[in-house]
Order: sequence, then C-alpha cells, then structure tokens
Amino acid sequence: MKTAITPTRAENFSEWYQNLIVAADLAESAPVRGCMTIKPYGWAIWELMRDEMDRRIKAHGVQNANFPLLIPIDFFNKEAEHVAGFAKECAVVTHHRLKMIDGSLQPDPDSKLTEPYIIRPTSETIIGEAMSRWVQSYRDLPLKLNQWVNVMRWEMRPRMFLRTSEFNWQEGHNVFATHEEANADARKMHKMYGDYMREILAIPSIMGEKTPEERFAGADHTYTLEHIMQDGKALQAGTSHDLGQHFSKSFGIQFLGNDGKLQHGWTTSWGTTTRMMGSMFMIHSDDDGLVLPPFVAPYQVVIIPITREDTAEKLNAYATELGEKLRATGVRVLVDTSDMRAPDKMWKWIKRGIPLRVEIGAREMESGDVTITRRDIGRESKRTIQATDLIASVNNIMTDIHNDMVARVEKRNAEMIHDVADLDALDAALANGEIGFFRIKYEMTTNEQFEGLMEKYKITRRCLDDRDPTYVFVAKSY
RNA sequence: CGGGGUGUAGCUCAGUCUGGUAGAGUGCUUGGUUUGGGACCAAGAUGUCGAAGGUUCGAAUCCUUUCGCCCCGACCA
Repeated sequence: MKTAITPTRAENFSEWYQNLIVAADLAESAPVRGCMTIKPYGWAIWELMRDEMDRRIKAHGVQNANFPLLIPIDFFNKEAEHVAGFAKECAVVTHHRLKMIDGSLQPDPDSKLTEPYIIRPTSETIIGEAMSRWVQSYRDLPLKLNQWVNVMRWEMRPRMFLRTSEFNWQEGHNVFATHEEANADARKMHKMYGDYMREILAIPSIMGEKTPEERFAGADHTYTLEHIMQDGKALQAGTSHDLGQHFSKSFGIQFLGNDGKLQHGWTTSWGTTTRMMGSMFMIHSDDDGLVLPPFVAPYQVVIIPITREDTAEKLNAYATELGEKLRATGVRVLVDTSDMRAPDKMWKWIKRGIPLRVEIGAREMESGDVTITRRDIGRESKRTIQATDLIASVNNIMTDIHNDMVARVEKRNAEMIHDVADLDALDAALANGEIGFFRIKYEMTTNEQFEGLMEKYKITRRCLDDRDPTYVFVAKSY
C-alpha cells in the first residue's frame, strides 16, 4: 500500500520525521544556522497549545511579564553552576552598529560594546535581578511570573522542533518565603504539565525527578516529563526546577519576614517549549503524515465536497452550510471548496492530520448523509451517517479520538518500558537491539560499568521512577 | 573545534574524472478527458551552475582563494 510519507517509520525513523514536518507544512529550515521557520499551519497549532497552557498557568496565580532579550554578561557570571551549564552555547552581542568596509557590511569596530550582552538562553539571571528589587517584604511573596518568549542556545546538533538554536517557550519563575512552599510549587507545576500533556496533547508522560547527574545547572531538584517516541527514544518535554536559594543568594532576593528578620527567598523555574510540538508530532503521526490530537488541531473537521462539474456549485454551497452548522457546536471546521481534485484534497488534509474528514457527494446531499473518516484510525473507520447525527455527535467524536489516542500511547509506553535486574541484563537487552526505557535500581548506575554502557549505547538516565524513586529509567534520547 | 561530505530550476538530484555554451524527476501554468484513498494526455514557464580571481578561442567542468550548508564526535528544552 502506498504511504504519503516515504520513507516509512520502520524504514528510517528520523528521515520519516523530517519529511513529515515538510509534508504537513509545519515548518522549514531557515537560512539561519540551526533555526527553523514555523509556517502558518504549524504556528496555528502552537497558538492553540500556548493559549491553553497560558490559561492553566494563570489559574495557578501566575502573572505574565516580559523581560529583555539581551542579558548583561556579568549577570550570568553570578551563579557558577549556571554559567558552566550554558557558557558553551551562548550567542553574544558585541557591537551596536554596522559599517561598509571594503565593500562589505561589517560590525563597526568603533561601535564595540564595552560590555557584551548575551542573547538569553534562559532568564533566571535577569529575572532574578528584578526580583531582588521587587521582593522586599514577606508581604510581596509569593511572587509568580511567567513569560512567553524566544530564547537562543547555540546547539551543535539541531533538529526541527526537537532542538533548534532559537526556540519559543514559556518560562515561569516564582519566589517563596520557605523551601517547603517552593518545592511544593515546583511539583505542582510539574503535575500541571503532566495533566496538560495528557488532556490536551494526548500524551501520557513518564514523570519523575532527574538524578543529580542530569539536573539543571543551578537547581536543587529538577522534575521532568519524559516522552517515549515511536522508535523507543526518550525526549524531555518539560521541566520544573526547585532552585533552592542558589539564585536568591546570587542575586540578593531578600525579604524581611514578619519576625523582622532579613532572609533569602526560595525560587523555582519551570518551562515548556516548542519541543513539545515535536514530541506530539513524533508520538502520534503515522506513515500517511501528521495525526493531530483534536484539542490542538487548527481544524478539527474538514469537509470535502466530492464535486463534478455539474454539481460543484450546489455541493459547495451545501458543504459550506453544513460547515456553519458544525461550527455552531464549537468545533473548528474547514470547508475545502478550493479548485483541486477531491483525492488531492483528501491527501492534503490527511498529511496535515485533521482529526475528522467529512466527504459529501451529490447523492448524499439529496439523502442528507455524510461519510466520515477518523484520521487516527484511517480508512477502516469510514462510515456513512446522517448529517444531523454528525452535528449532534461531533464533539463526542473529538473526545473519543482524544481518549483513543491517549490509550494507544499508554499501551505503547507500557510495551516500551522494560525492567532489568542489573547492568549485565541491561547490556544484554541493548546488545539484543531492544528499544525503549529500561528501569533499573538507581544505585546500580553510579559506577564505572554503567558509565561504560552509557558510552557504548549512547544511553542516559532519564529520571527516577515517581512510584519508587530508588529506580531510574535509562534510555537513548533525542 | 577535529574527521568526512556537499553547493546546478521552487524541491530532490544527474552532468565535473575526460572543458564545447544547461539536463532529469517532481512541483508549477494552460487546455482536454477524469473525479468516493494520490488520474491521464498534450503544450508551456522557470537557472548569474554558492562567490571572487585565474588558465583557455571557450569553464558548471581545470587551478587558487573564500563563504554557506549537511553528516559523525563533545552539548542540549
């Protein structure tokens, strides 16, 4: 059977992924090293994801703000671990003017900045500086801030959506009076992300704490959401950090308690990025292209009139009218009356992952029927129902699709997680070509033998198992 | 930054070794026949051959310089 995407997932997974992005018209690589242009269809998905995430963030009492893109270099210098973590991937702004020199436009040597700026790779430092002024009294706490911005990390190995030099994200930064509150907050945001990914993106996450080796630069605790791709590799899709007092001490975030004593605050930071989109595309899609979870699909339903020359006008009008009735139930509908052949339209929207396709031919227009096909299941789900029944049930169909998608990923995740008794068993499984996550006692991974396996198989510790933190998941990752 | 590739039509690439004035597939436009899971026929448009310099009667092709990108390593939301 011919597939819309070649090669297929089984033939070459990473090439399939690249072609998927292009075929679904989501993004293309930009004329800037490591960067991508997110195209309108891809951005529409991000806007839906962002809007829902933003609602949930605000429901936690967080306020949005916007901090500068450029960060003075000495801000970065204030937290030692943090510098070490990001120094190797920073873009630096050194000049403020261009000049024509020997016929080519170059930074004007006379415009060199006395102190360079770095383009933010993350904003703990510049937000920390602001917080040190904004937090004076215990009455100012908790202070909860978030921003939706782009950041830049000069990554060595870019991949569309998964790792680009520039990416968009939300970064939340909170301050509390006590460590208990801060840690509870980091966990709360972690859980919020997990719920969001399941309820909106139809992705059940592997959730847990990062081991000390894998922690964020400058954090006491890092809570992560790991996703399992169809090829068994891991992808970190979101994190929440308990930063302890590292940043409050580096930046002087201090307040007077109601006991009259001056003390340092306790901060958290938490973020999700456009990488979530990559995860969602990789997890749900198939050899015919994108499969979108209904709640973030820019169009949830596409109506395709199967026209002939003599019926086109009436059928297009009828389809448009049906589209209006469906829209009135709250679903996002596209009526494709464009000047293309019907089969071409079908493939176009299959590749773009629209959850439900509705086809209407001339006879159906007379009988009041429509033919519907679910994208997540494919042609086996094709059936003919009354248009009035579709209108009555379309929202339930969306929920069904979403729930089925969650269940499918949940089943696959379960199959992809393997318990291993010791390092020899892990070695044997990997040598045998087994893919997925391997669950092993954490204490078994803190030795040279494990270092050797990490090297040999390119595996890393993903996170501790929330259900029993003496166990750790290890896997290959993106 | 080390090792290996590559740059030619919107896209994917052939042509370079052996110099002779620009090609294929796909996409695009038009016309006709088609139309419920990727149609067919015909006609047509599209190029500073990454850039600069050199050799030559003549350069995509040979030489020199230079720039970009891709893959493998270190890094990572």
